[in-house]
Amino acid sequence: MQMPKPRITDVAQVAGVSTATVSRALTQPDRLSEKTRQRVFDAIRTTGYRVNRAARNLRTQRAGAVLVLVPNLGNPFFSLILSSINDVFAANGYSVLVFDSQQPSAPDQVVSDYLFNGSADGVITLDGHMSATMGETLKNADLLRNVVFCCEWSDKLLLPSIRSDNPLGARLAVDHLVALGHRKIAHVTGPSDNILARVRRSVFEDRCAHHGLSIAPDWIIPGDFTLSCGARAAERLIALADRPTAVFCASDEIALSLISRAQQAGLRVPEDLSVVGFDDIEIAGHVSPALTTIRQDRALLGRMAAEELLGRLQSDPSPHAVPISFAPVELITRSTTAPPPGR
Amino acid sequence: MQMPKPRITDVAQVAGVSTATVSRALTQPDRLSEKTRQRVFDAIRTTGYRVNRAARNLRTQRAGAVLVLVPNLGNPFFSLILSSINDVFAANGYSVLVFDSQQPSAPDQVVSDYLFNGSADGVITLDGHMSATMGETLKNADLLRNVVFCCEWSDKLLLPSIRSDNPLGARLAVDHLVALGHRKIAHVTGPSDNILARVRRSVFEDRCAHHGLSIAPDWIIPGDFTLSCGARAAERLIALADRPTAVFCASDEIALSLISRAQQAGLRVPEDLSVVGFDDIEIAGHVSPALTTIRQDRALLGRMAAEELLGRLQSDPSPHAVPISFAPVELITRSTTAPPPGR
DNA sequence: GTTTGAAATGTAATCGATTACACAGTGCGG
DNA sequence: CCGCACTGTGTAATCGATTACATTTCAAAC
Repeated sequence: MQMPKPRITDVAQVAGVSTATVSRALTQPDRLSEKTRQRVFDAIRTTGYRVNRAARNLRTQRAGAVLVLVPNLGNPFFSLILSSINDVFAANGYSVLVFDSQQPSAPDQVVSDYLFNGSADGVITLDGHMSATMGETLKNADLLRNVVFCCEWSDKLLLPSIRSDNPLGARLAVDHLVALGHRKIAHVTGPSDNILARVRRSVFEDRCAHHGLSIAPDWIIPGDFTLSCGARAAERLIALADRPTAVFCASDEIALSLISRAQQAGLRVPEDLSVVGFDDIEIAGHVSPALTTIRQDRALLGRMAAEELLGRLQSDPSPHAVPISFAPVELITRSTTAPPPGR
Repeated sequence: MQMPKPRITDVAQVAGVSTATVSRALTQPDRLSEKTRQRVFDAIRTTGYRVNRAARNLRTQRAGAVLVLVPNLGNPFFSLILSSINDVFAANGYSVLVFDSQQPSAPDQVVSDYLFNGSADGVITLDGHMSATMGETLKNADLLRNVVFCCEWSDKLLLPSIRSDNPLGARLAVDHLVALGHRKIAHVTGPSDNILARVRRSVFEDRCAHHGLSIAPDWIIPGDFTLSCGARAAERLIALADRPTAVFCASDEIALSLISRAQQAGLRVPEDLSVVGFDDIEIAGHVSPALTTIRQDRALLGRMAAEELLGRLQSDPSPHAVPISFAPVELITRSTTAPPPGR
């Protein structure tokens, strides 16, 4: 009852041609005469033939797949990026492999595994943790040009990188609060080993200094981008004797849960406390009060990264340029920011 | 400067054994003597050898990868499931391919592509849309046993399915509202072609009937699980002459944006309007008021589905059982539900 | 010291495509 | 009518592993 899968020779037989011709019909149809091309396609249809991917990959030494390394797949910030990466590659005949880099195995390990054993032709990593030694290893195998960073990146390893203009984002946030009249601004950071968290924090500090604002040590609250750290930050903020009138949060999730906890403690947002987030995740506009935040164009980030990698996979010559592209960010003013109390 | 990738023959040469022995060292190490096994592993280390996946796949007729079909990758509800699926397969040496089934190509098409051309050994689909004819096609190739549904499922196609106990969830929601004293309950549905939406709606109706509540046609508001439809639903609700005192929403995202819009219109939640969601996405507990909802254990769903598929891929005999497993759901009572006004 | 069976290893066929190279057919200019 | 360039197609080598089958090694039993 169960037919064996048709192979290329079966198609060739049915069409009355050689396997080479069938193969050419599939990969370079214009090299065949109209007549045989039709015959082959008919035969493919009647046999129900599908190219065996493993055989093709072995012969052509390509995988037809790319790996996306995602730190925390459960985070909605990443999943939209993944989605647009998927769109680009699907449209170009590539499969997309995902790997959650929070897994025990280090990102380094995963990237080299997939690249070296030929499971993937290239890698987009949303995780900036990659060591310089891994870079060396990849370079020696001439695989370095098949890796691009998206969103995060590493200072230790120069690779093409698509990222939001984080400095601008942080500046917009601070300037917005200052323009409203705030002089005491707090900051909830991301994880200290995260490049985005470091950039946002350092620009926050610089920009405060630029405006002549001093920052009490208590006002910089270490966090990790998550909801739960936002709630904790709110508690610390509330307990402060000299309480800031505004907070710049390193992520929307921090901001949202911080607001929620602050409200539960009787603080009004934005009347008593202004809050600015970062990312503009979808829900930010659908809570009340709606979150003022810095928009990152996640779909664009994913698309740009995918197209950069695609270009590298398809262009044979090895252009040794290492482009860094900045996706625009934008201040989205909603309802969680207002002038400080008593103005 | 650039060494060619070492192949199995290179390892064999270095170790002074045949390729068969090297291969066995990799796949069935206990069939080798301690001494040669060590020699082979040493040689692997010194050469930096990695198994070529395409070659292995071609020879063994397996892909070592599974496909996860996700309707809307950007939706955080799915991405956490994806994450736990990824964990299970990563731990068992499988790669995970993802595909967003919102892509132009129909789910059917994608599944058959990946399975037939040997890109994937199995499929977990979070998308319940699959035709009976596709089922036939797969059955004919004996590939049907390598597909499992997770979360969603199809009535037209009997396949192993891991799902939350949706009827219980809807019942818990309605009963909770009724217990608080509500007699006029609205429902915002998911897309009408979605199996989950249909089940939740029909249980909602049944359960209201069971409690002797009548439902005005206006009180069933068609939605699509998204944030924006929640806002629209709020507007319709507010405009109603005979307004319900409670709403059961088919998803948390609907509930959250509905609440937000209702609050903007001056309605108090839960005093004027009680709201119950469905899913218990992470943010549900981190907004104010915190959302009362039906918890689905997404990590468990993903894990169960992954383990079911894994079992099927690893067990040769074809057990023709088609298990349907229900993951438990739970009412999480938070702060968006209260007795109706005037009680 | 054989015999014998199990354990360890080797030889070579095989998976299913792609593609270098060879060859046949066709049309054109001289 | 021949040679030449070009187009279209076929033959067979090849990608890099796995594994059926053959062969060697070895220890225990006689």
